[in-house]
Amino acid sequence: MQQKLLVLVSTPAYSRLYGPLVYLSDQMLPPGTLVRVPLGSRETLGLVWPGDITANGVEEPTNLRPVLETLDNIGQLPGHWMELMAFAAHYYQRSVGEFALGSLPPQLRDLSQVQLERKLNKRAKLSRSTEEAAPAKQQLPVPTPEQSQVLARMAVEQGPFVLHGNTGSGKTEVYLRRAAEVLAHNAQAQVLMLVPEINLTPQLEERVRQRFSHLGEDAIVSMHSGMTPAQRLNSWLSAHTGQARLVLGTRLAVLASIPHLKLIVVDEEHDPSYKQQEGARYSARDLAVYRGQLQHAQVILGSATPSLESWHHSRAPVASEAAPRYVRLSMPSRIGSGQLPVLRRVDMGKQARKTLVSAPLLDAMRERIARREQVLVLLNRRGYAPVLHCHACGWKSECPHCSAYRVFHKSDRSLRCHHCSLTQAVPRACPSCGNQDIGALGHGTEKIEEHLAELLQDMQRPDGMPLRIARIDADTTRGKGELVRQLAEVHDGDVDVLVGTQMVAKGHDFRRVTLVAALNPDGALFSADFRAPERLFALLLQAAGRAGRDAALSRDQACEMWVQTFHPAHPLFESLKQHDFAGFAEQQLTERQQAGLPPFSFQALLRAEARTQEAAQAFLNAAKLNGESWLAEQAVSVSVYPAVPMSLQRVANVERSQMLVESHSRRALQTFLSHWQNDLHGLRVLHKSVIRWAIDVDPLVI
DNA sequence: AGCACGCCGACT
DNA sequence: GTCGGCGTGCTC
Repeated sequence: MQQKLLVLVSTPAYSRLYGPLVYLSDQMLPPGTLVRVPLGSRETLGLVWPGDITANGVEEPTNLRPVLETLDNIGQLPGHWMELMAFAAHYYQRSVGEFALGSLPPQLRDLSQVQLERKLNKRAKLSRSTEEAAPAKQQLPVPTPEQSQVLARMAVEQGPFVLHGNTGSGKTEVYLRRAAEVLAHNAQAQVLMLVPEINLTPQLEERVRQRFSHLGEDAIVSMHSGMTPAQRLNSWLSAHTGQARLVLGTRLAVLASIPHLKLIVVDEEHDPSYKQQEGARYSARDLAVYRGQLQHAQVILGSATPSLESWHHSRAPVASEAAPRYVRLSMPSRIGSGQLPVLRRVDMGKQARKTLVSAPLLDAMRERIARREQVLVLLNRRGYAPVLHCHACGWKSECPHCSAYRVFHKSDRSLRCHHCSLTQAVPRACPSCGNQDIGALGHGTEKIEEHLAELLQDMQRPDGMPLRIARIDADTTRGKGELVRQLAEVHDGDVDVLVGTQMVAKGHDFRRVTLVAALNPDGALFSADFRAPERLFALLLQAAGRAGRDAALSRDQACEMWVQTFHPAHPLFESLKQHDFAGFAEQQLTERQQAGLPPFSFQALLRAEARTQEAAQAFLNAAKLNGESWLAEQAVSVSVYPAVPMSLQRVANVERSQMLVESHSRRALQTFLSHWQNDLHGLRVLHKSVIRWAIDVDPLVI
C-alpha cells in the first residue's frame, strides 16, 4: 500500500509552497531520510519530515506524486538536528524547507543514490588507511592560574559561559584544553569550534591540527564557504557520521549534522560576521547557545570585547531579576612580557584643517621605523577617494544602478560601485559639463598609502634600504591566497608601514608591530547606528592587541595605540585608555536601557524589494495596517514603525524599503511575526510588483 | 526559488 | 520568417 509522506523541499517563505509537501512512497520512510522528489518539471532533494498528514494537511492536493529515490545510505538526519532546523526557521521567519535543505552541503543536492554510494565507498577505504596515527608527544604550555581556574569551573558547571579574556590572555589555550578534556572523557564526543572568518584565522587552524594530530588526520575537519563543493561534502559527511571529532568552521558550521556534539566554542563571539546577512539571516552565536541546550553540549562564548547582548546576559544577578542566563568568566591578565599598548590621542581640532596624518603621529611613526619596528595604520574606507566631484557643475560620481557614489580607485584609474560592482574608467572630463577640472573628495586607504609615501620619502631604513609601505584591503586581496601571502610578507619584516582596513585588525598577530594608528574613527562616535560605538571599541581594542605580541620587546619599547579625533575626551576613548571594557559596557548598557534599545528590547525588520520605491512602500504600509489591527485586537504590545527607504535605497536597480518592529518582550515579538507571515502571504496577491520580502530578526544594522 | 508558457522587437 | 526579452503562474 502507498504511504503518504511529508517532505521538505527548498522553497522560500514568500513563495506559496512554504510548508512541507505530500508525496507517495511504497514504504514508510523514517523522518530525517533524504529523498529525491519530482517538483514541477524538475527533480530536487527532499527531506522526510515528522508530523501527521491528516492533522496538518487541511487541503491536500489531489494529484500526489511518488518519491523517486531514497538516499538512505547516509542514514537519517538526527532528531535534534531537525529540532534545531524547526526552531531556527520559526525564530528567523523562514520556511523550514529553506533552512533545512539550505544547511546541507550543496553537492548533496546534485548527487544521485549511486553517485553518493561511490563517494561513501571511497571515503571508507581512505579512512581505514589513515586510522592508525601514533599519538604524538607534545610539550604543552603550563596553564596560568587564571586558565586553570576557568577550566575548573567549566569542568563542573554547564554554562553557557561568556569567557571574557583580554587579548593575549590565552583564550585559545582554554578552548583547546577544554576540547581535549571533552574528547578524552567520551570516545564519541564531538567538538565544534566556530570562528568569524576562516581565512583570517589560519593560525588557529594550524594550532588545532597540531594539538589534536593524535586523533588522526580526518578527525579534524573544516567547514566554510571558501571550500570546494567536494570538500564541503566530505567534511559534512565526516561530521554527520561521527568520524570527525573536531569541526572547525564559520557560522554555517553551526547548522551541520553533528550527532555527538558535546562542546561548542564561539571564538570572538562579538564579531558581526556571525550574523548571516543574506537569505536566512540567522545568528550563529545565538543558534550555538540554543543548540547547546538541545544536545546537552557545553557552550563557550569567548571574546576580549563580548557583545553587549552576551555581556548583559552574564551580569551579576540583581535581586529583582532572574539569575543571569550565562556564566561570566574573566581572564584579565596578559601572558608573557607583552604589555597592553598605551593610548595616545591627537586632538584634531588643534591641527591644521584637512590634516590626514598629524605631526605628532608622524613623528612617533618615524621613531618606530628608525628602530625597525612596524607601524599599522587603520582606515575604514578602501579605494583612493569615496567620490569624484566636478568643481564647475557639481557633478558627482553616482552609480547609475544604486543610490551610492562610485569610489575612485587610482591604481587602475577606475570608478567602482562597492555595491553592484559596476566598474568604469575614470572620465577625462566631467561627463555632465565637459569641465576638465574634476577632483577627488575624501580619502581612502589608497590615498593614505600614497600620502604616507610622500611624508616619509626622506626616510630610509638603518641599513640604507628604502622604506616599504604596503596596503592590505579587499582590493589588494582579491585573488585566492593573496591575503595569506601579503600577511606573510608583513611577518617577514619586509614591510615598515602597513595601511589597511579593519580586515587586518582581525585575528592576525603582527609580532613586530609596535604602533597602531586609527586615522579617523570619529564617525562611529555619533552615528545613527546605535551599535557603532560597540563595534568601534571592539575594533580599536582588537587592533591594539595586534601590537606588541613579541616577547622580545623591552620595556622602553612599550607599544602605542594612536587615535586621531576631534573628541579626545569622549568616554569611549577614556575607557579604551584604561583598557576597561567593563566600564565601557556599563556605560553603553545604561544608555541603551534609557533609550529602550537592545538588549533591553527586541527588534525585527520587514524588508521589501520592488521595481519602484512606491510599490515597496505600499506593500509595507499595507502590512503595517494589517499588523496593527491584529495587535490592537489581541492586546499584544509590539510597535510597528513607519516604512522608510533603506539607507542604501537602490541596489542594482531594485528599490528597497524597510520597516522596524520592536517590542519589550521577545515572546510578543515572536507571536506577532508568526501571525504576520500569513498577512504578508495574503498581501502578496494584491502587490504583485513586489519582487520579494523578508523579515530580519535581531538585525545588526538598521 | 526554479522553470515553463506566452506574447512582442532585432537578427542568422 | 526565427531567437529571445522577462511578465505571469505553478509546483505535493
